Amino acid sequence: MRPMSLPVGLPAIADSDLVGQIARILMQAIVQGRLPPGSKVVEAGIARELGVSRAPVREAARLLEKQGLLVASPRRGFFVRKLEIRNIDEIYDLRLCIERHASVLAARRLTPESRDMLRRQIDVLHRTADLDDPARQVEEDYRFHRLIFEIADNRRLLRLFDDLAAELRMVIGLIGRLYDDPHEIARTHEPLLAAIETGHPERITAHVDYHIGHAWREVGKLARACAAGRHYR
Amino acid sequence: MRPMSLPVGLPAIADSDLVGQIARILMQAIVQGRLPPGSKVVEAGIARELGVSRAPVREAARLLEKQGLLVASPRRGFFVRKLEIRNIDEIYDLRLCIERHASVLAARRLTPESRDMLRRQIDVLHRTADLDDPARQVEEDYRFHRLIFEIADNRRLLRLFDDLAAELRMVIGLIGRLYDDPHEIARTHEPLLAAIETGHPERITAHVDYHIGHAWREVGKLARACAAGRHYR
DNA sequence: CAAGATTAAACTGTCGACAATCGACGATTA
DNA sequence: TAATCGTCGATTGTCGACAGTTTAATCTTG
Repeated sequence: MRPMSLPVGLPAIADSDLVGQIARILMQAIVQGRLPPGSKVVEAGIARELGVSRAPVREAARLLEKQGLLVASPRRGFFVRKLEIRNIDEIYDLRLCIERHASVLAARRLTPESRDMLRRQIDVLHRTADLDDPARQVEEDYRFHRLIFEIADNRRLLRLFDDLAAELRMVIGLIGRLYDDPHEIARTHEPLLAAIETGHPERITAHVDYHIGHAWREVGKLARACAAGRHYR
Repeated sequence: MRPMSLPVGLPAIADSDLVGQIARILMQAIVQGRLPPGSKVVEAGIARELGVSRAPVREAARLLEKQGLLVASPRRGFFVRKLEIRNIDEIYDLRLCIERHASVLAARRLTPESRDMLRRQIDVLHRTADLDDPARQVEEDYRFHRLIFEIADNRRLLRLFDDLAAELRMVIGLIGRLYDDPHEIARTHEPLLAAIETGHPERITAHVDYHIGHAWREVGKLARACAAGRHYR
């Protein structure tokens, strides 16, 4: 009965959901660096290239706009969002805010089953660390945090997190590899889960602050370096 | 060097923004109770009635979907979101979460000017209380809280607040009058501002909790009564 | 008479077309 | 020479149309 936590990313059975497919294609193009930040997304061009009309392309663009990957300028079209430090800071600021909240909620609603799901996901993180597949690592990391939001049981909070995560994926995709030691990514989740298990709000928020704050600093550092090095024409 | 565009606040040439106009019309229709919760929004019907084509109606609907007033069901169309208690609780839960955060941020960034803006808005609230215009009262209340988010200076946070507020407006519109004593609405803002002026995070969050929590309980109570009394066919 | 099958109407998803608007480029003028 | 104006191509906003799907209505059939 429950949506069964669709992994937003890759497999993506192509139903007759044309808009969704186009959105995914565009998203990939953005993350992979074609369609560089700041570039214009011409509806007719995309449509011609994909062999469809402008209508579904337009809707897909609106979808990506909602997720923050594109920005719309009336009568001028859609543009790939630039990689601004300010924007990244705003994303992480908001993420920190809602993840603190979600973690406290999750602790309050924690059951033995949900606790095990979190623990298993940490195991997955450890196993994934050996694969040397950064994209997969980011994906599994995302799943862990998404689990927290699912347990918190506020659909709106979950949707918001998904949107933020989508945008972060773009950022991380543009930046490239995130962690040097993929095992560290797994290890750092354990004290977080431990804190949640205690149920103490202050301890939980402190750990979330540390965990997310760490990612914030890392991504910020890389983004700054990236922005300084790369020049968009 | 500088073109020196006239700083005169030109009223921003009346929208040729068809989509925005349609969105506003639909929003009014929803709040006023035509288009009752759960009812279907037929694109062609709206389009015919307004003398436009389906394209802009569709986009307007997507806009209202993003704001949470409508829900989209693939290949079935748009429906006016039902007034579920769960949904209201989720909205207020999220609002409480981000308003705590925004208030602490605002306190950190508070300047004499921004402090005065908040104070003046409280005065406006007092003056509005005499007018016996509930809609206006809600609007000015919204303005005060929006100011806090503006001062917090996180565009994403602000946009999120605007979306939540839009949905709350619908809820409140459906429920009807909110406060019996409109002056109370103004008074309760003063200790909140005072707390922000102190700059103590714990004191601020405590006051936000009280302030928003109060509204949450009020709205929840009325919504429950409303949902119990009214039956949608 | 009720439940399932069948058909018709209504509606969404998608398409191609056209006019209004934007941005770039070059002409004009001081 | 620099700034402004007009022109032209490119692109978005909007439109009406059509096909496939969903919903409602009607017709079976046990």
